[in-house]
Amino acid sequence: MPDTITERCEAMGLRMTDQRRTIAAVLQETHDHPDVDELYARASARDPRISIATVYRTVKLFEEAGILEKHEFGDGRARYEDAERDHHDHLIDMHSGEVIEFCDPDIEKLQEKIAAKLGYRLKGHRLELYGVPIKKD
Amino acid sequence: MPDTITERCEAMGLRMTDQRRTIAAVLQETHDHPDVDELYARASARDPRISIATVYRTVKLFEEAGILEKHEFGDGRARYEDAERDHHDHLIDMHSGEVIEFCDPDIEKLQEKIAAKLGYRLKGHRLELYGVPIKKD
DNA sequence: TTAATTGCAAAGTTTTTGCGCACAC
DNA sequence: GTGTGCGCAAAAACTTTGCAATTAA
Repeated sequence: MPDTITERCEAMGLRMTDQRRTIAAVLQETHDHPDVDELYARASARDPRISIATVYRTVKLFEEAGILEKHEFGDGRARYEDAERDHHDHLIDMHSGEVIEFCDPDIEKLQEKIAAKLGYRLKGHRLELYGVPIKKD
Repeated sequence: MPDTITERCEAMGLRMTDQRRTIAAVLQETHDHPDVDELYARASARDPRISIATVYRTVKLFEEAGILEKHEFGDGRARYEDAERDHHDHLIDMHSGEVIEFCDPDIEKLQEKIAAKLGYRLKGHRLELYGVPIKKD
């Protein structure tokens, strides 16, 4: 599997325009979960020719190609992240909206176990835990 | 804790209009995760005087009162369910959008464990597992 | 009585799309 | 060269809100 987003786009046979390269580069350097407005702002800073319509079209294209993951964390906007980042799950603070990443080997096993219990194999699982995290004393 | 949604509304001191009673009754009998359009359709069938603006205002009110849970399962529409149903989690089929409910005692324990590992106590947790479930042979 | 709630229509947000021009292949 | 992608602006989809009339308590 190629490493960068741009390389994966090329491997998928996507036509690479300047706009797509810029958006791919922005996503590559991103380690949070930007929404379209945020991606548009970051991409525009590098190349003012980019329109927000192209950002919408591009993230949809990349998501359908399996290059990006789309999330809806509860604020009404879609958020995106690189689908090939090291696997992790999300804890979403329902009060503040903050997203905390975590990875736990036990929960990885459980995801498979739960699917098996329900009679399924699970393709491409990911997990979101919603709650109000309160700092322990 | 009172049992029905209407009773919980009254216990919270919410002013109970005919519209709110109708929407509460619809939610009470609902065992899926309807969006606002669907709730509006079901409520309108009982009382055509209800407007969609009232449905939006009412689900928001009920959610803020802790009577309903709001979900965004990835299709861009908010969905609602009774917050006092027996605790369960959701497996969302990323391919079809279908929502499968499940409950697993091990994962209940893990939700607390993960929060503790991250240094938190968790208030009101719930969990969503996204993947493409494939029926086992 | 009176403050809260409603319906309606307008407006706000987020996302998609039609079209003529431009570009990647 | 040709089919795909782009910017722009309009539209669609979802949600919120201002206002005058109505209603619960």
